[in-house]
Amino acid sequence: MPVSLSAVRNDGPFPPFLAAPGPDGTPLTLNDHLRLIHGSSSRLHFRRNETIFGEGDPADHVYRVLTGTVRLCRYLQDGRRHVGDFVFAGDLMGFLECPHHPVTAEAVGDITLVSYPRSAVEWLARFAPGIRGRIASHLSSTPLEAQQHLFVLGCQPARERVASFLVRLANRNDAAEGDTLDIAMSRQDIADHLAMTVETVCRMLALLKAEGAIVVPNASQVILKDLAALRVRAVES
Amino acid sequence: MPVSLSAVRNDGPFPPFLAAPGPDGTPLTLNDHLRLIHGSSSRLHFRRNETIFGEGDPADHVYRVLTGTVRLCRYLQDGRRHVGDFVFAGDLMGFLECPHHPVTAEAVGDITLVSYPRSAVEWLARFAPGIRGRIASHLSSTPLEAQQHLFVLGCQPARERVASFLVRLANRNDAAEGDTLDIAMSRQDIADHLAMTVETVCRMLALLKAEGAIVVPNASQVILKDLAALRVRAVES
DNA sequence: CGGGTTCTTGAGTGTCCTCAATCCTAGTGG
DNA sequence: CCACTAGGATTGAGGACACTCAAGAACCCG
Repeated sequence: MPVSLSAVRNDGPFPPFLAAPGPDGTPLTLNDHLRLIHGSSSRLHFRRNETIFGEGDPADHVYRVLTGTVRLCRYLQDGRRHVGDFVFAGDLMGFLECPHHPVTAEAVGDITLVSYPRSAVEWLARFAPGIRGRIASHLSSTPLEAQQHLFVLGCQPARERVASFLVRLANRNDAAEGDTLDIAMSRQDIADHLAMTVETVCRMLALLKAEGAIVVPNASQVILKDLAALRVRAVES
Repeated sequence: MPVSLSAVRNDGPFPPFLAAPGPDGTPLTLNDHLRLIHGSSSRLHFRRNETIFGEGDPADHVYRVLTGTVRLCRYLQDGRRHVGDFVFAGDLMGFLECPHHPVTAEAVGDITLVSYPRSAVEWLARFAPGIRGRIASHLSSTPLEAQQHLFVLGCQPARERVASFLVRLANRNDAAEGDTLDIAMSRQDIADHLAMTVETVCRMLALLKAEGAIVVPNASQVILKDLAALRVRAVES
């Protein structure tokens, strides 16, 4: 579903007001920037487990997740799956560096997103370089983060992996002790992300529960009972 | 050891001949480009296990490895080490995206390298954008590669990890069946890279030997007896 | 309310790690 | 030139952790 670019001409000079903060002195937000190419964007909906783009597809769009969660994964010859990362509401998702998508993007639940043609985003990025960094090719947004996950997977035992995952979710949501985390993804998604089995994910959640670090009222929620205890287990980020 | 920039003025216009192939029609090589900022570079030597730069140091230089091999690693609170990647002779190494080095760089054996001030490289990159991609912040040179290693560490058993490592070395050296690979790094380096123990690395090498895939004349050489067998074990790259 | 999917828990097994001993190699000093 | 030594490499035995297989529980959807 390619979008006509005629609505906005993307080869002209950049609006000068963008270089400076807004008229009221507040700095321009990501939204302010993206609004500029709103004319060439389109809103999309996907149902649970639907594919947004497949590995190898031309990477000609960049997406902004409005609601829901997306998983970025790769399928292997033997049918196994590896979930490289999750993209949450508010995040940008795309691979400007690559001609083709290096991963498959799938909807964890029902989701809404906005797609921007690559050309429009690159036009924007030429004048607002910060944009590039905000685009969550999450697999390697910074070398440090990539290292981090590599280490979690390689060197951490099961309980620590799950703790790291929960802490990351908590940080992402600015959750404090006692808050309830909504876990959008399935146990299988988590397992494939942390390179373990579903059973082990369950067991480690049960363990953290037994240790008093969390409460698990239902499969899609976790209450952070003792965030400090979790952070001790988790790898610092 | 900051290098004076006065030898080369890096704020002038870019030499026009760089935009086009050389006078004889051959495209300009990486060396041709780097020669332009040769004046601000300096040659360095390090002995085995010496530190080139430490994690957290300001990333104000980019390096080109002339001879030897470098390992990029992180040290953890509990004293463990994770080797994110190796950088080989001919590769560039640096972190233009980061203000501080996210990893420690150490000499695997005695090495020679050339350091370029960050400012000089960024001046160069402005006109020869390909340079950026050639700079081996190997941890994430492409999202796909980072994913690859993540998967090897997360989902592959010990023998497959070692096979993947050997295949990568073989590819890097354009080695064919029957060729001898020189393994510059120690078993411990390999173990910390593949997230296993030294003992398991040895055992897996012995296993691949027993399977007829390789011959191990000594600790620092491997003869590729059956490259196809190795590739079957390894993750496709 | 029933069927299906997902989650959870249990039992047994295999892989890899830990600990320990030995071998090999390179470097050193006599 | 050779014995000695120290560090790394290799091999073996035993144990811990996570996986596989399997069954039951909880949840969601029609």
